[in-house]
Parts: sequence; structure tokens; C-alpha cells
Amino acid sequence: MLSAKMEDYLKAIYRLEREGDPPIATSTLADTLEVTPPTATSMIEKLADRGLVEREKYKGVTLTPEGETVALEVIRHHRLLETFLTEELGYDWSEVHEEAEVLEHHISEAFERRVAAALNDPEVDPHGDPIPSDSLDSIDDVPASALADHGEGTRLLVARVRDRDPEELTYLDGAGIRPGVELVVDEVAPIGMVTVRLDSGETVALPDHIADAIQVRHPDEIAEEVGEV
Amino acid sequence: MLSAKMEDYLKAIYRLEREGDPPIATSTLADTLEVTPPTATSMIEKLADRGLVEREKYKGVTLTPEGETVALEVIRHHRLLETFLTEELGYDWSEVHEEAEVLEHHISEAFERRVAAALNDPEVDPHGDPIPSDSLDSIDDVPASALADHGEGTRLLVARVRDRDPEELTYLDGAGIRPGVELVVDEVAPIGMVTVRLDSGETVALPDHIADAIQVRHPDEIAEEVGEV
DNA sequence: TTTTTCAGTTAGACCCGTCTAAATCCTCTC
DNA sequence: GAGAGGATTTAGACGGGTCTAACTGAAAAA
Repeated sequence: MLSAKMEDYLKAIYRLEREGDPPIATSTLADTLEVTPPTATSMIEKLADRGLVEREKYKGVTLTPEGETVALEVIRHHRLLETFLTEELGYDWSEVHEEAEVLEHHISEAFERRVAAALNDPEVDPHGDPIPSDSLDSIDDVPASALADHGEGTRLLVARVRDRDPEELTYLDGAGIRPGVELVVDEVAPIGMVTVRLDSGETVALPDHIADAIQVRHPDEIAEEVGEV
Repeated sequence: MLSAKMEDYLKAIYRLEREGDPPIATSTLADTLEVTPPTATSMIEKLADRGLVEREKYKGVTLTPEGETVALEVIRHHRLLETFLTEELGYDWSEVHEEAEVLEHHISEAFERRVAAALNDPEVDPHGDPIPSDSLDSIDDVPASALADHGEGTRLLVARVRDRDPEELTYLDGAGIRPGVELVVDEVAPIGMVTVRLDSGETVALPDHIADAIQVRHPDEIAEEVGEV
């Protein structure tokens, strides 16, 4: 049996591997989990003993296939829970993260199955993040780019919002920016800010760190894919 | 902040106080929680330090009002979860207990409120047990008696089933015995068994320990109460 | 190549919840 | 009212997850 903490470490390593280049440094992991480096070291040892991570002393860690499976399982729980809380319990998009962060470690397999069934095996969560399948195969990230990387006049579809801060999310939601919405880049200001125009006609100004967190696609790509199916 | 374990101890003390006479002996508590007496002693010390129990060395413990509030909160979580799992997620009546036993310690107040709202503030859980109100006032147990205490020919309404064993519950559910069902005592056998007849005409034989766990009321009492309202 | 710097690890401590073994208190019986 | 017997507590240990302080490796700078 794995503790909730162990699961948190595996999940963090998984994310860091996707976003940076493996192996993951002890201090990076420690920062992510808000613990001190020695704490991370000792946890890494434990995970290595259980065969969940590959460790090279002074270099860092990578997940083994077993470790990755555990990480995907936890992420599946998390994203199913977020979807469930939003769709079935009336949670606001912005407030599901913390609740799911706790519950993901405590639900049974039966619960997971029933929630997935109740939601009709959803493929993405309310933030637009893909939900790992029941078989826990590695996730294919939907190809997307940051809103910040597009020029003025471009029409874009919001695919994912990779922000977890409740206040920021509430603001974005209130402004009408959430996965599935289309918008046009109105102005890229040289002061670290992007302004977008929604179909409603309203414009919303977004500082760079937000524009980086908003993942977008070109609407016609979607049309093509749908056509393919 | 209280740990899940502390909550378990408080809940156990609460139940034992209701069923036996306070104060609760260390060994009784230890048995209930399946730990050794020294373990219970040290936990009792911690709870006493926090003002959640009143302790008299070598005598036992009782809950303080604060401790009782915590216990009621946990019980409210548990019973709301059982109801939710049954009604919204399609769990079988017999399998909700274990899941709720874990989750009760991990849901937020927001989750509690939303579940209660989704269920329309239910007053009893699937086992017929009363759900503490949001204000966490002490619960008034519905007056009921054990099926085992009634004579042949008596018509009874099943109010609560105080059994948590999944196999036994599955059997009872399959046999048609669950809260809300009416039945007639068919035979009280001198070998520690009671046979009841359901409205479907079927008879079901129940050994004493089961007949003790089934809490019943007289159907006309219910009618009167409804009349009063 | 040697030194310096800094990340990473080891050492040792603490709190939690648990245990076993040993001491101690309470109470019931004679 | 003195033991005997049983329940309770104390003592000391351990694993989990964390910390600080001290040490050690590795890699960049000189």
C-alpha cells in the first residue's frame, strides 16, 4: 500500500518529467512539494526501494513504468473528481482543485469506476486536461500552444487553462474565458500583457503569466479532426 | 486540526456512550478500534489535552461538548456520504459503509454542504440511521425496538438495520428486508431464530443476532405521527 | 588543474500512531 | 482488611514523514 504522500511525490515527478527534462533534480522535486531537500531525498530512497522510481545519486530521479502507472492512476482520480464535482455537485470550475487534491488519494477503485460511469467516461476535465483512460496508458496531450505565443488578429479556441489559483480562475471564468471558448487576439502590448476579444464583443486584458497558462488551438484544426472522425 | 485517527476515536466514544453507560473503559475503546490498550491510553491523553474528552484515570473517558460536536460532524459526513453513494452513484446499500468510513475524514465543509443540498437535506441514511443536522445538535433516535423482541403475528415496519457486514446486508437486501419495508413476525423458534413474512408472501428466517440488529416500529405509530404533522 | 560554489546526501532529532513488556492501581473475594 | 487478579498506565521501541545542521560530491570558474 502506498501512502498519500508517496502518491504525491510520484504525481509531481510525473508532471516534472513532462515539463522539463528527466531526470528530475532533488531540489526541483522538493520545491514542487514544498519540503526540504533532505525530505525529498529520503522519500526518493523509499520510492526507489519499492521500484517506483529509478534513481541515480546526485543526478535525480525518473519514474519506472510501475511508478508511472501509479501517477496516472492518481491523475485519473484527480481529474475524474474535478469533473464530477463540477458537473454533478455544482462546484465552480475554480474551486475543484483543492478538493480533488485530497480525495484523489482516498477513493476506492469502485468509486472511480462509478464516477467514470456516471460521467460517461469523460476525456477531459473542467480545465481541459485529458483524463487518463481506465487502462492507464500514457496520456497523449492534445497539441496546443500558449495564448501568449500568438499574434494580433489570430482566432483561437481555448483548449486548456493550466492555472490552479482559485482567485485567478474565478476571475477568468467571470470574464468568460474557459475551455471551449473562442477568442481573437486583440492586442499584444509590449508591457507584458495580451488583450483578447470574446465573441460577446468584450475584451479582456491578461498579464503574461496568465496568457502563458492559457493553452489554445486553431479552431480549423478542430474542424479538420472532427472531419477525420 | 484533527487527524483521521482522532476523529475515529471520538466517533467510537460517541457510539459507546450511547450504547453502554459512560464513562467508556480504555479496553472497550481499544477493542472497538482494534488497537491495544496502551495505544488507546495515549490517544485518550491527546484528546484530553485538546479538551475533546473528559478523562478520569483508571476510570475511563466521556466526550466533552466539543468532542461530541466533532463526533456528530464525522457521523454527519458518514451518513451523508452513504446516502449520496447509494442515491447518486448507484452503490448498493450493502457496500457504502467502507467507502464512507474513509471519505468521512477527507471531505471539506463545502463538499458536505453540496452533498446535503443535492440530496435535499435527508434525515436518514440508507440504513435508516438519522443524519445529524447541519447545526450538529444531538441526534434524537427514532424510538424503535429490536425485531427479536416481538411476538408472532405482530406487524412491523423496519426502521433501521444496524449491521455493517457487507455479506449479511447483501443477503438481507436480496431477501427484501431493508428500511421502510413492512413485515409480520411469523414464527419465533426456540432455537434462536425468527421467521418473518413479507408482503410479497415470502418468508425469511433470521438468526437472533440479525433479528437483534433489525430495529422496528409499529406501523400505526408512524401513521399517528404523520397525522400530528 | 585547482579551487570555489552549490546541490545533494548523511546524521540526528521530533511528532504521530502504534506496539510489547513491565509496573501499578483498583476492586472483589475471602 | 489483605491479597489476588485483572484492567490500566508507564516505559521504551519502531516506522513514517518531516526538520536543521553538518558534510560531501560534482561541476563551473579561475
